Amino acid sequence: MKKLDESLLTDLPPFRRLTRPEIREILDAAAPLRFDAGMAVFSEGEPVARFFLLLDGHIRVIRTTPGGEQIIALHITPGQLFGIGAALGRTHYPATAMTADDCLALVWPNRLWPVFVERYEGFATETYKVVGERVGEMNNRIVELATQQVEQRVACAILRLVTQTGRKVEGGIEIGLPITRQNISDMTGTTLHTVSRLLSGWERDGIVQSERRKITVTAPHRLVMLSGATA
Amino acid sequence: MKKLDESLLTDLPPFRRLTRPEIREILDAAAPLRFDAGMAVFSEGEPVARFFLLLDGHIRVIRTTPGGEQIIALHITPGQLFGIGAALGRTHYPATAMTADDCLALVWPNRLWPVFVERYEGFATETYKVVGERVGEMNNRIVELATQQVEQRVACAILRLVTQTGRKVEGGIEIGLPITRQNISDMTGTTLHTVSRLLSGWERDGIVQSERRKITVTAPHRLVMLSGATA
DNA sequence: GCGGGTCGTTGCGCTGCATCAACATCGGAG
DNA sequence: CTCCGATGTTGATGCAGCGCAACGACCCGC
Repeated sequence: MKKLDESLLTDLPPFRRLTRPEIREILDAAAPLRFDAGMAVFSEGEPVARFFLLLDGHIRVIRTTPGGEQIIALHITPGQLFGIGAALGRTHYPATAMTADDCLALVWPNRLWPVFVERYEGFATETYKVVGERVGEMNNRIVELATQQVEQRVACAILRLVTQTGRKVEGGIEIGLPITRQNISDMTGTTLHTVSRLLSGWERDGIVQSERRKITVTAPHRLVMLSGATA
Repeated sequence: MKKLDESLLTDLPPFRRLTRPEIREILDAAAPLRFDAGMAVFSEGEPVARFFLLLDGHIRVIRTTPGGEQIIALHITPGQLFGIGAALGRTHYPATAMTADDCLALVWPNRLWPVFVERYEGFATETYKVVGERVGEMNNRIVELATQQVEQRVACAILRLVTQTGRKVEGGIEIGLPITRQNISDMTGTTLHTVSRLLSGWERDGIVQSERRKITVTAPHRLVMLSGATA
């Protein structure tokens, strides 16, 4: 097996302050793993045994209700750690991680977490900073869900996807992962019907353009207006 | 000024593993503060300068939307740390902390956070465990808001208050802090009208009993049913 | 090429809950 | 004691968006 290149990690927040040999150590302890699209990397309720770094692809973090409905809590983009229940003293994963497309990730066994934290200066700090950002994002979602109309929530969700995964294409910004109306409704707590209607409307108005499993935002500023940013 | 007693901290998770002299050090570095009911301990957007431990009373963590609506993100009960943005690399408070009743808290300047983390074994771990629990709770709120009906959400909110602050009284369990219908609607993203109607109904059914700013749950099991626990 | 599964669209009726409105009650300030 | 603001109740009305239903388009494996 060919060795993983150190440049993979050097620019990522949790490893940014580390020296070359330290990164080498970390990489040597890692196992690379491939996942096909639509697979569960780990599932809600499983004991926390490993933690991951996403190198390529996109992960949806999903929670399922007793009633069988599911909501998408978070999207993980390349370069982010995930499954880090260990950092917060969790013994079981609180959610399911599902691949949105083909994914490549590095995996470490859980027992290395405290080792990394102790041995590598800045690893913990940087990691908790990421946790802090996710907490902030979750907080925003709560406020959104509690106060905003469906149209605004959907607009927010799409804007979030755009900022997190968007790539410039001619005529707009395209969301960088395959996404269905159902997915969007799972992010916003609504139904695929309503999302479909909204997108149809926005397409008529020239704000977005969409194909099957793909959405391109052509007029981001107007979407921001719709999202209820009172500014 | 009389010295604070060490027994204040010995049983609290972040300090549980510390020795008596260590706790003495921590207490000597703390300033005790009193807050009247209805005051802001700190406000959204302020730079993070201090962190707190609530000794007595209750704190509401509130976020305000651009549109002026507010939602209650969290309640802090005695024995909990709060305002710990420092732990997550935050430079500004993401929410406002408002006293629900008269409160007593210990305060430390922010620069002591890294000192505590480094010097006291287990402090960081235990603290992050608490963070993990709050994250879990926030996640549940998101799922709730996204999937449940208003009646279920209100039932969940009241049950949460009961488990967190409830005290046994004759005829049921009373919520241990003053709370208005408006407060509950701020927790659940609904209106005080709807909450009022629901509580009136529940009172007719003998599930709760309420006075001004006070709620007593007389039939918790039936409230659990209503909350949509499919079990 | 055919068939079945996934994904998307659109129309229609119904209802949960917000909104508007009016009023009762309580407690504190002066 | 009186007044006023905060709190709580209840009715009437309207509508956003969910549930249901039917259908079209696309993609895959056989």
